[in-house]
Amino acid sequence: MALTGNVDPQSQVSAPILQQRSLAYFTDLNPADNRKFIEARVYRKWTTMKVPNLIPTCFSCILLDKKGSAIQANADLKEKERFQHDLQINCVYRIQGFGFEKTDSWGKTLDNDMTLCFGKHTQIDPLKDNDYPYHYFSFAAYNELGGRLEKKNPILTDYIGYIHNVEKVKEYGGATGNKFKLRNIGIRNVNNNVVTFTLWNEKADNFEEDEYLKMTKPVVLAVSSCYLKTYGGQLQLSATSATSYYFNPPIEETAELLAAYRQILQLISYNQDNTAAPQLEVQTERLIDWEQERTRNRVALGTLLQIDPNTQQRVLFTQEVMILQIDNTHEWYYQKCDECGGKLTYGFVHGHCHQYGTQPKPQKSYSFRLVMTDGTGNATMTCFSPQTDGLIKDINTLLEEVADKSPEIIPAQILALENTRHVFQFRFAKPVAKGAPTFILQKVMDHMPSILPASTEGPSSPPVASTYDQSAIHSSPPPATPLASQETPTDVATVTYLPGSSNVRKELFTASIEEEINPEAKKQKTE
DNA sequence: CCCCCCCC
Repeated sequence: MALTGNVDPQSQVSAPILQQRSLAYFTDLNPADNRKFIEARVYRKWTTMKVPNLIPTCFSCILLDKKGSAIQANADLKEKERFQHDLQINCVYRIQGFGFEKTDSWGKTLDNDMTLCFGKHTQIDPLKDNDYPYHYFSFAAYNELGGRLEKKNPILTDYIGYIHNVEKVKEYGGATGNKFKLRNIGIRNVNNNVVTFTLWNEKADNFEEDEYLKMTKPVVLAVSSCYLKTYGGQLQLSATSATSYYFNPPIEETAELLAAYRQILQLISYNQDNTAAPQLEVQTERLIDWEQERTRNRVALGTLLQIDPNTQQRVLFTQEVMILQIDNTHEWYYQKCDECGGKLTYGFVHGHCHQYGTQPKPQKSYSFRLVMTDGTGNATMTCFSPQTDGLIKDINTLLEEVADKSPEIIPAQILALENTRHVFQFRFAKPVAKGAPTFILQKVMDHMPSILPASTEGPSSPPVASTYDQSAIHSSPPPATPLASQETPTDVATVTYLPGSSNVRKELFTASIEEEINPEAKKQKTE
């Protein structure tokens, strides 16, 4: 193994020997030549563990030289503490007194048949020079994964894409077998192919979920040295001991992904303008999967607030938010016309909504407004019944509990929503002349529904389309006679518009358009 | 030296 036998750094001649060695780039290293030293950045380091018993076997690191080549170095566990201390991530060192071994074909991190061996004669000296690359990847494209899968011992896989969704840690197994934790993270490419990246045990726990939530979306994730396999018929990038991952790494691919995303935002603006929409050859995928649906169109509030709401009237967005405040200047409920959904000012009749002689059945609806944040911006959202389901009890139940039923007095039950976290699906409200855009709650997505949207197939409950609430067009069929009052914009009539008839449209936002326009489509897919 | 990467 070690070809450093002739060198004794303890001896008095260590200085002359140091001078005899010469600097080499990784490409110049020769396993039979002991007279080279290297200067390198420590890029990654890890302790290889056996699976599933997690017995540590070896300390390893990946080094980058000035020319951007990468090489792995291994050390016996006996030396682990020393190298953990002497080799700090991202720091640059002169390293000499190493040996060579043939790279193990199992779990190769690099396309490199040579691995360095570090041991007790390895000398490490920090350098000030910082002119070294920060990253080294060899990304596989989505359509290359299948080919890699077939190989017996391929190089571990690097992959990059947008974070599509981040699942919570799940625990499996028990004392009678193996017990472990895992966290799945969906990684989406520009063609909307999603691959699962799985972190295990400590790596699952240590995923910086809070940091991720605070970041402007979309977030690019680069993952390295994953074991590629299939699970449940789906491709899976399974983290290994050697796996590292990076949010928005400063590399070309990140810039490409983010640029592609900006283009998508522009694209949907074109579509909504009724102008000829640039067509991207991307197939429309419906997101039946709850986890995917609740992360669909997960655009940062800070981004949404900069977009012209007029271009996004039929798009459903989702976001994980915290409710900062309930707007106490806004009435928290109103009397809703059971035909048009508009506000019934006290004592007024909607003679235009009901056949003369029939008994109207006005209902009450929530209408409270809240301020929510995702860390990138604060947005105001109005919440109507029944889209408030899952957030707060039924309006009638709550009204029975409150002493003062004035709609100006916000009950404690609503105020209690402040400082709670939720996943909301929402849309832009019809823009008003001035002020920041506001939103309308579409769906509370904190928890997977036990029954699929009952409201979708709800009874004959007519639609609600008040000034603010166009959302109801999603949850109930359009009215037989969509009459427009000053409270009731004409959007109900216009929702029959479907931009383009091509089935190759940009998935990212069109699935929501489809659903809203055609509730039947959604109904079918849930059956 | 060999094995071997956790979930249906």
